[in-house]
Amino acid sequence: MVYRATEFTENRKAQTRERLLKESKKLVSQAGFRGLSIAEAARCSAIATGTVYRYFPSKSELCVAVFEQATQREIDAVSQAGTTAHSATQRLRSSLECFIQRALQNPTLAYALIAEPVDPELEQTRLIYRAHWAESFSTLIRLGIEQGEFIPQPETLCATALVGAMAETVIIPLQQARHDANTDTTPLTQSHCQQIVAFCLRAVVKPEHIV
Amino acid sequence: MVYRATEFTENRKAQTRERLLKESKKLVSQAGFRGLSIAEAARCSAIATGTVYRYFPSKSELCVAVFEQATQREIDAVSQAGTTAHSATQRLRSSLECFIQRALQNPTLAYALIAEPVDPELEQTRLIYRAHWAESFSTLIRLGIEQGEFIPQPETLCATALVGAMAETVIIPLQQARHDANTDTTPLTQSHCQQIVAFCLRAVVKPEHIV
DNA sequence: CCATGATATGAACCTGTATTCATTTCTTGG
DNA sequence: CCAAGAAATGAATACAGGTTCATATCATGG
Repeated sequence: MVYRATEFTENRKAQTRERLLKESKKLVSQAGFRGLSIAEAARCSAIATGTVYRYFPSKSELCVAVFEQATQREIDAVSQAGTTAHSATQRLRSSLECFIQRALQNPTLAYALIAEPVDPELEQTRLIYRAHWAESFSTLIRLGIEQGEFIPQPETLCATALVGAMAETVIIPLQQARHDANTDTTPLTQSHCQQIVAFCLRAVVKPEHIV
Repeated sequence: MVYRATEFTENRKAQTRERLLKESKKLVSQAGFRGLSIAEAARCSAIATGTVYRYFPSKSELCVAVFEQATQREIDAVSQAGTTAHSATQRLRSSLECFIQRALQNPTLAYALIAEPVDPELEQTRLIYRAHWAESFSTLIRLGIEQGEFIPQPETLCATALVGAMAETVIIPLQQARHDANTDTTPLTQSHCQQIVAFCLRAVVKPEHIV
């Protein structure tokens, strides 16, 4: 045995993998998973198409990796947002707002993660991450219930419903935003956002705790 | 001119078209839009693959037709359910329950209509029908608000959120149900259903009007 | 029963990408 | 610098399923 990958080589490979993921995510952010082809991803990452297969066994798995990374990032951001405030209600409000704001900030990516048609393998992953989304809200809700601010109810189901309500209300503006990326839709969505949050809070928080 | 389609021929054609739609819907109910291929649809309808194209210009349009018919049927059923009761709250409750019950009754179809990845043309249609769904609930909500039973809020947005909440909470049990079609999931989903409805009502109905 | 044209047939064709793989280039340790 | 093996290349291939179209069958009304 005369060859064994040295640290330098391992680094280089790790970098290539990261670049590939980053460029793929960029492509998805621009045109959804539909806009992600192996050839294009390779070109953007300055490698040959065949090389992609040294890093991911198939296109599906590349898509899954992009999806997982991007979604986890969103979940983390939303969870993080629900950390600062003091009352459970405020924390939930912040999380919900964060979810919506971020979706409106990068509509194409949001749509790709939430609702864009994808191949079955990725859809499977999406389904799993739906549960992760719910989980991230569940924690907040359980806390609110324990502290007596929220109405007692099964947290997971409630969390799922919240995610659904937000995703659905956000998808239609999303479609519009994707069409006319030039139009400044912020003023419209700003009050939208407040309304959606209000809807969600009513379903979760005891009336006397809603400001 | 010696040939002009007579009533008999027109009937036969109409029948073939209907059969094609019916069999296609059956296929979708069994395995989603992924399970709908031109060849299979033709076989089930006892016609040749090429003949399909005398009735629908492309697979997309066949899918769209199946989708529209099936979805409209659901919307009608749900709307209908919100007709009998007297109070706005009861009417909304009936509609919501109907939505969920029907979804659980035919999980694969429900999943296909709500969330299954599909080609872009059909996704476009789905987007349009999301709005139809919202519309069908909007009417109920507007009424409830006018009568003072419901909390004032933009009906369309509220309706959209309701649809999203229900769809999302129903999709995960749906996946399970599709996996183990043998297991009797009714007892589990029965209380589920009540919880989801309760969640929705809290977001819409004034507290004093919820029984 | 025939001429005319509509309708049905289904095997062959097309298309767009994901994959593959023979070849080349690069790494490594001696 | 070299042998041995890893990694990269990208043109060629594979593939699946939608779509086409030359041909056959059927319907119509004289």
